[in-house]
Amino acid sequence: MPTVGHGLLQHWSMISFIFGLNFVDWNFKRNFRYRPSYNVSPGRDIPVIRREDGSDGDSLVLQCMKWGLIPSFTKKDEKPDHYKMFNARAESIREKASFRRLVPNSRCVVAVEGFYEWKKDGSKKQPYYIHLEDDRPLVFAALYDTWKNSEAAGEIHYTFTILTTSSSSTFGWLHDRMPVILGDKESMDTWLFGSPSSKFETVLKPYDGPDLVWYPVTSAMGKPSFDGPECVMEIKLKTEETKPISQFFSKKGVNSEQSSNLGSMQGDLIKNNQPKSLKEEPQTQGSLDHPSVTDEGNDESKPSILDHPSVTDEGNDESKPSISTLTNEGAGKLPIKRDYEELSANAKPACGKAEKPQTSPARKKKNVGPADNKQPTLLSFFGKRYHVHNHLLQHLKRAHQNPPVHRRAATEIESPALPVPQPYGPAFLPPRQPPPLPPAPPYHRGGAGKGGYRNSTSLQHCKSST
DNA sequence: CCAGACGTTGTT
DNA sequence: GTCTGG
DNA sequence: CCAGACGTTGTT
DNA sequence: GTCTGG
Repeated sequence: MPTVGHGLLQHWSMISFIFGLNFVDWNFKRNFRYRPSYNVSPGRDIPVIRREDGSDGDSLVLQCMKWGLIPSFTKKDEKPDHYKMFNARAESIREKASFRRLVPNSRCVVAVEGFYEWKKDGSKKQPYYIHLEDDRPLVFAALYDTWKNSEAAGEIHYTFTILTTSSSSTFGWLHDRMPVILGDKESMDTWLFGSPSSKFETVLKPYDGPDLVWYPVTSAMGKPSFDGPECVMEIKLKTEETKPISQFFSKKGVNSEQSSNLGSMQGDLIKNNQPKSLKEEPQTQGSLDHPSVTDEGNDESKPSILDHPSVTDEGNDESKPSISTLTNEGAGKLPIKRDYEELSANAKPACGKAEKPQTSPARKKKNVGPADNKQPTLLSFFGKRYHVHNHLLQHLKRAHQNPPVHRRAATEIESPALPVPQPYGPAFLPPRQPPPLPPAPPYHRGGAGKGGYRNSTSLQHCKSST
C-alpha cells in the first residue's frame, strides 16, 4: 500500500513557509487555478489528493478541485451550487444518494493548515481558528465527483465535499461537528487505498488528539472577501462574565449586553471564575502535551506521497518532483483521557493564549429564557461553511506568484490571480500556543470518552450530539 | 456568493 | 431592501 | 409508473 | 445514476 504521509504535507508546508517554494516545481494540471488564501469558502479551488483514475495501484494525483460537491447527475444546464454539499456526514455517506456512489472509488483527501469554526453565543458568533499545535497540515477525508455542464465543451469539473463527524470531547464545546481528520498515515492509507468494500468507519471518527488547538480570530473573516494574514491572528475576547446567572438564561439580557462583541477585537477582561458564563470560554485550548510530535522515525520507511513517483499531476506528468522523504509521523492520536469532571465553571479569560478549557457548554436547546427567545436571527449567515485556510499550499508555483491580497470588506471582488508580487513573508504565521491545558469537559451526556455517541439519523458509529 | 423569501403556531 | 438558506 | 430529489448545520 | 413519494 502506498504510503502517504504527513510528511508530504509537512514538506509542503515547510517549503512554503521556509523555503518559499521555488524549488518545488511541480507542474500542475493546466487549470490549476489555485491561489493561496486564508479564507477559503465553497466554490474555491484547492488541491486535493486522489487515486489515479482507474488505478488499482498506489498512484496518486494532486489536483485542484472546487470545494462544494456538484453530483455528476446535476443537469448540464443547471447552475452549480457549491454551498449545497460542501460537507457530507460520514455516518451516512453510504446511504445518501449523492454520496454513496462515490464511496467505492472517489475518495480523496484535502490538506489545509487549519480551518475556522464559529462558536455560537446567543446571537453572536465568534470564529475560532483551529489547527495542529505544531502546524502540521490537517488532512481531511473527502469525496469527489465530476460533472459536465452544457458549456465548455467537454470540460470536466471536479468538485469535492469534506466529511464531517461528531466532535471529539475536547472540541465539542465549540461545535458539535468537526471535519474528519485523518491523523496518521494509516488512516490516510485506509481512506485512499482501502478496497471499495472496506469498512471505513474506523477512520471516519472524531480526531481526539490533544494537539488540535484553537484560538479566537476576528469575525471579519466571516466575509469571504476578507483574506490575508489577519484572518488567523489571535484576538482577545472580551468576556463579559459576571452576570448573574439569571441573565444567562435571559436572552434579552444577554443579547443586549453582549452585542458589543461582534467584531470586537479588543478587549478582554479577565475575570475570574464565575459561574459559568454563558459563553463558554474562549480559549485556546491547549492540549496537554504535545503528543509526540515527533516523529521518530521519520518515515523513511515509506515513501511519502511526494516522492512517490506515482503522484502525478494529472495532465502532465512529467514532472514529478523528486523530493525526498519527509518525516511523517503520525499525529498523535489518542489523547489522554481527560476527565475533568469538574466542570470548571469559570471562565478563564483569555489571557493571552492558553487558557483553559472551557466549561461545558450549557446545553443549548432548552433553557430558554423567558420570553424573548426569539431573536432576530442573525445567526445564520455563513454558519456552516468551513473556512479553510491554506496558505499551506503556497508551494504551488502559481500560487506563489499570486499571493492573496488582503482585502477588506466587500470592497472588492475577487480578482483573478494576477502576479502581484507582494510577498508577505513567512513571518505571518499565527502564533502558536503552547500552553496545554486540560481540555474541557465534555458535555455530551452519556458520552464516553470520545465523542459522544448519539444517534440520530443514521447509523454508523459516531454520532454526534445535538 | 446569490437565489429566494419576506408567516405563525406548536414542537422536536 | 434585507435576511436566510444552501 | 414516473417526476423529483439527491445536503448539512442549526433553531427559534 | 438511483431511490422515494405520490
